[in-house]
Amino acid sequence: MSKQPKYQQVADALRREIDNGTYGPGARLPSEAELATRFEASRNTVRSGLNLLVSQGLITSSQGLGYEVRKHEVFELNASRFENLQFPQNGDAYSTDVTNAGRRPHQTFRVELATTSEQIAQRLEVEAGSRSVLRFCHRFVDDVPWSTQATHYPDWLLQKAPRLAEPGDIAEGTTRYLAGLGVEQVGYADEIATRMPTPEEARLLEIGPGVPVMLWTRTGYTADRPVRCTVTTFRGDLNRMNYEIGDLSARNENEAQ
Amino acid sequence: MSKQPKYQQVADALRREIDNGTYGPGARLPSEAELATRFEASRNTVRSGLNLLVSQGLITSSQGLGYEVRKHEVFELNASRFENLQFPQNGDAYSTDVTNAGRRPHQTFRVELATTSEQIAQRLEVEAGSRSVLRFCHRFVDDVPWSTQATHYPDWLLQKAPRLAEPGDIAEGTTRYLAGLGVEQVGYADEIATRMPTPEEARLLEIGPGVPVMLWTRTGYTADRPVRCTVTTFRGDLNRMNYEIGDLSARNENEAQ
DNA sequence: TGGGTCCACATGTACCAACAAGTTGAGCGA
DNA sequence: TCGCTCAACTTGTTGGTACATGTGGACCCA
Repeated sequence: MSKQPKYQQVADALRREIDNGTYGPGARLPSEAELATRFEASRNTVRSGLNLLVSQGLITSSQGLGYEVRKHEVFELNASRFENLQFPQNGDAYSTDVTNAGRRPHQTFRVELATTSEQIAQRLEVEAGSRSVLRFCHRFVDDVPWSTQATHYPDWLLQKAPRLAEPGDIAEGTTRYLAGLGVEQVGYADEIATRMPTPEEARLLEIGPGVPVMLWTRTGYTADRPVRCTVTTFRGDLNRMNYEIGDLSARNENEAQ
Repeated sequence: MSKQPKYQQVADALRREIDNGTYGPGARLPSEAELATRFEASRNTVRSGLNLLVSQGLITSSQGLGYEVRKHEVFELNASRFENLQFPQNGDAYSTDVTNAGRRPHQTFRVELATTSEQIAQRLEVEAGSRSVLRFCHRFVDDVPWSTQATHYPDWLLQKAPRLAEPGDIAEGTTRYLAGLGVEQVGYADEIATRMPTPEEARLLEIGPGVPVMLWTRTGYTADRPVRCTVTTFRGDLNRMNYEIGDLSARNENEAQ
């Protein structure tokens, strides 16, 4: 005999029923009161069980409406396409991808001077606390917050490329702008991490409980040294990152069919 | 006036104090009773606030002990090193990395025949429900569960490579074994996703509440077609995935110093 | 018919009470 | 001194109550 706590039994039973399709994606669960009757438990106990499933990202709750099984819709991000290395200007690949998927992109943008944090400084190989330019982008798909992107450029680059610090978009893209000034990026170092969002991130991305964020840090290098560091924060439940390594002609031929 | 709920105020206040260092990593928080006095709230209300921070991965709780600020220790995974493409045999890169970090690796292993799930079948380009070989690996670092790895091989490969279906390790590594039989992998397609763990995953990886998992799916291709699909599940709080794209000689020279 | 009110029902917040169960250290006894 | 018991303190579980707040449909009235 296991003698699990009652709220665990409630959570397990509901998870099973969601897994086996009794409650499909988008379906509404019985109300707390009904579940309390069914499981012969108090409303508080049922709430504990439901809260568990909410914090595991399986269901959502809305006041006045009830509990719903979460729908999962995944957006694919291709991080290693050759085109991205060639023309990875801000927002362009994003706009194209989103439009191709039949969705409507939209973004806000701002530029500011910042003091470089420890994490960024290490990647840019500059001193922590030194000045850097931060170009910040908040992206939406069909008016749903999708990602935030913060790109840092080191101070020394500003003498060569003053437009980086000017507010407003750089029409031809920052990478092409830099390349035109002789600062050509030849390689990237990508890092991918995941964790639960901070309240600030949860607000910007409108993430409910139980949804992690995916952090994508891309440091761009010239032949000599790092020239920029981009930290992109995605909703973890809506995105998948893709990399291709080596020769994948077999795969890409099949996909082209 | 905002009029936030009281349990939110508790969570926010504690988060601020954790962020500003009042409670550093590993520090013990005041007990529920003390916090209840401080915030002039009931124990239940304080518990709601603490529970929020737990499910956000900021703190942990243990019965009889109290609440602790979570420590974060990150392990780096290099997914795109050239050596990995050449000799990516099961466990070898892992053992080497872990030993180099001064930690003690340890793993359990099992082989079984499985029916191919929809997700795997699509990647292996075989029919869903068909037979495949599953080689499963459960890895530990210093006896702490670290990752689970499930590699699927398609049925048609077994005629060429019967040892895949035999229980027990393949000493020279599966990739080298396959290469010796003329099945040489020339490229990988990697996918990275994140979500909250299922109860099963939480059990295997001993993950507490508030910690997401990172899912790394690697499909290996010969020049003709996919020959294997590996799904690795990591604790999201302890791992970071790294990729290098293009020419990073500048970076690697610096790191070699 | 159009529009607004209001009620029924959903979850959200907050409190109280009691007991279960894990941890630690003080203190006692051999 | 060693080892055991036990008390005190911790969080975990479960029940209860009351009221706040958001949602949607029934209903009534102009």
